[in-house]
Amino acid sequence: MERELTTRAAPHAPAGMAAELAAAIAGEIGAGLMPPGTHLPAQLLADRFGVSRFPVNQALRLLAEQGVVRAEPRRGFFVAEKGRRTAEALAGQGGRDPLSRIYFAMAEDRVAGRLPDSVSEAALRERYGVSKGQLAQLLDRIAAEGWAERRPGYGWRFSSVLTTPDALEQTYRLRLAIEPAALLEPGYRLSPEIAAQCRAVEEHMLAGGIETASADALYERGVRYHEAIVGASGNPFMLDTLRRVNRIRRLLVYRSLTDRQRFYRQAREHLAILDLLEAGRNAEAAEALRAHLGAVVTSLRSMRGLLEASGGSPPIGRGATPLGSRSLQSRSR
Amino acid sequence: MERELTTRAAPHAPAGMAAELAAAIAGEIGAGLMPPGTHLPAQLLADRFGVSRFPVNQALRLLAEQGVVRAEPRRGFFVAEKGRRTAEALAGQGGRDPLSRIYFAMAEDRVAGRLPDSVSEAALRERYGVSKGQLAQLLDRIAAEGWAERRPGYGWRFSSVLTTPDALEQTYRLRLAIEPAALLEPGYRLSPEIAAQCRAVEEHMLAGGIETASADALYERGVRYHEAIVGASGNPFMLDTLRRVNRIRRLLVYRSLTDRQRFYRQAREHLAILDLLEAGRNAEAAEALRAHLGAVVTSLRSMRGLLEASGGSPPIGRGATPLGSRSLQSRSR
DNA sequence: AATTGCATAATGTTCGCCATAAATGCAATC
DNA sequence: GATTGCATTTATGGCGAACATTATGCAATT
Repeated sequence: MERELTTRAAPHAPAGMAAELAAAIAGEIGAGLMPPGTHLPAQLLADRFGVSRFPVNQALRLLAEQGVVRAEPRRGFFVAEKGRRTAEALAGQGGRDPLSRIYFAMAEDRVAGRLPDSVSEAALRERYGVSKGQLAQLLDRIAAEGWAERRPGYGWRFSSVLTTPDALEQTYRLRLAIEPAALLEPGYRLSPEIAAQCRAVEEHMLAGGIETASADALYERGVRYHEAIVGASGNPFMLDTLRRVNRIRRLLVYRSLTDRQRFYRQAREHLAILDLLEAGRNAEAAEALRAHLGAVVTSLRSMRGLLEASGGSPPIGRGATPLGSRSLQSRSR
Repeated sequence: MERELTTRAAPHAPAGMAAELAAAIAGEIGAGLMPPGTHLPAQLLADRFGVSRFPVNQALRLLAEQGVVRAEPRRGFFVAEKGRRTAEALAGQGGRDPLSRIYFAMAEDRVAGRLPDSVSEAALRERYGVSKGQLAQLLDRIAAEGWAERRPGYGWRFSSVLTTPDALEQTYRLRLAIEPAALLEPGYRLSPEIAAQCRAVEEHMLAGGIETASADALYERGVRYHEAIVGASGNPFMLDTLRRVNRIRRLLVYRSLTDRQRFYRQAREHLAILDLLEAGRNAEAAEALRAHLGAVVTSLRSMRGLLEASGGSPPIGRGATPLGSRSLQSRSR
């Protein structure tokens, strides 16, 4: 009973916000906006990110330590000569915060069947070595994503979503319903800037990026692309739905083997859809998007046989809205 | 500083869980399952609802006070002679818990423009007289529904979702994308029991229910119907999406005038779709559902002019996925 | 005139205790 | 033999104090 998996909230050197700001600022420097020598007034950055000057200064001090910016007493911060290169180097190592790490650990444990369907909070706290408050955060997040829910009395119940073999395919069928529809929303408008950004990313991938990027980065880019073109619909509910399903999909994709060849076709299709959207031919774009997503479903289905072999809990009743005799909504909190 | 709006968690006579159980049990008695005289073993009910006998006993004592069941010392509880009638009478007065009450108050305040776009937690606590923990619950719920989000530093920002004039129409367009697709899911299976329940409800409405039911009850029934037929798809992501959008829609519908005539056609269409589903003619059912929902969009659009008049904040940028330069995700909690 | 650097004030967050609710075991009773 | 009624044990929620973080005003400096 005394295991020591405890990832006990490592005492992160800088406060959370400052680190995020530092990463964001480094990102802009790395991207080439703000050439070396540029003065970085605290208020300007604060306004840009919607925070006060205080955390901005923390972030800048942090970046100064790393050599991305240069601090001049009483004059402020300036982009360092080698700032861009240093910033680019830093970009890769975006260490996840400790709580997210635990979150992913839980997801993996669940997918692998190492977590029972029903557990008490106390048991989870012991297993992952987190405080009450942290566990509450984790479980709230998980509940919001729909793979666990509070049981009527004490304890939590994990849904079978993550352990069902065709969950991944189901996420694609949801996207198949929403994404093409989003392109047909009245008032659809893809801003030229966003289109250009998407295009640049895809072209970068075709030009070798696919070979060098991490699997995680590849996934991330796909998500960004789809969320961008759906977001341009102006329908926040569709965008929200897509975001939500993507968060869960991330927990499922690891199962699917990453065949890098696949990404070349994907990138080309992404570009083709962008072309159509920029030409205002949304109906055709929607059709192309449907085909694009449909291809994945087909390929998933063909390799279903392979995955079926790996163990997991049986697909027990996923209780679909019992209408009457509603199963006691969990209490307030 | 000393206002007394404080809805300070009224000392609810029975604990939360017991009250919910009582309502659930009363519901079953009121529905006619369990005729008068039936013995109600605590363990049986406990198993049914997934809780222990303790709260079940509390609930039964509660129902005994109200005359729905009869307590016989050392023998247990039995459905009272007039149990069914008494239970039915009770069914209507499902008093919301105090926190939900505040939640709806916030939603109304927001829709009416009485809440600024950006507020601190302290301000909200004073306005609604809730404790820190309660406010956290409320805001988490609201954030999960997407109409507010934590700002980078301190404070919260309300999104424009609730104040945008076409939000309601957008929810319908999302449903239009999802619901027909759900009926076409492979493995779709509407269980006969649920179908029968839905049918009974709709027929009850046509047979006069529409005139007597409260507006709230009418809304609730519509939601139940749609969630039931989508739930039968077996795709939990689609069901989840529908549930989510329905929760928000509830906050928006009050704007739309409730023309009771409308419900007759609605009920008939619901029944027609059920017929098709039970006959396994899902493609036709999907088409009918599409028309059913499409009619609402059309009628909403026609009365848009009326609603435009009512004030509200201007539809400022709803920032659709800024792709690069991501706006600093709010911190952990 | 704008901006830095620091001090002060305002705002949230974490932690541990205690109150409360739920689960469980057991003897008495039907 | 199953079920009730109650006592005991276990689990969770709420609250406030101490702590950390962010916002903001102001004088000094460029």
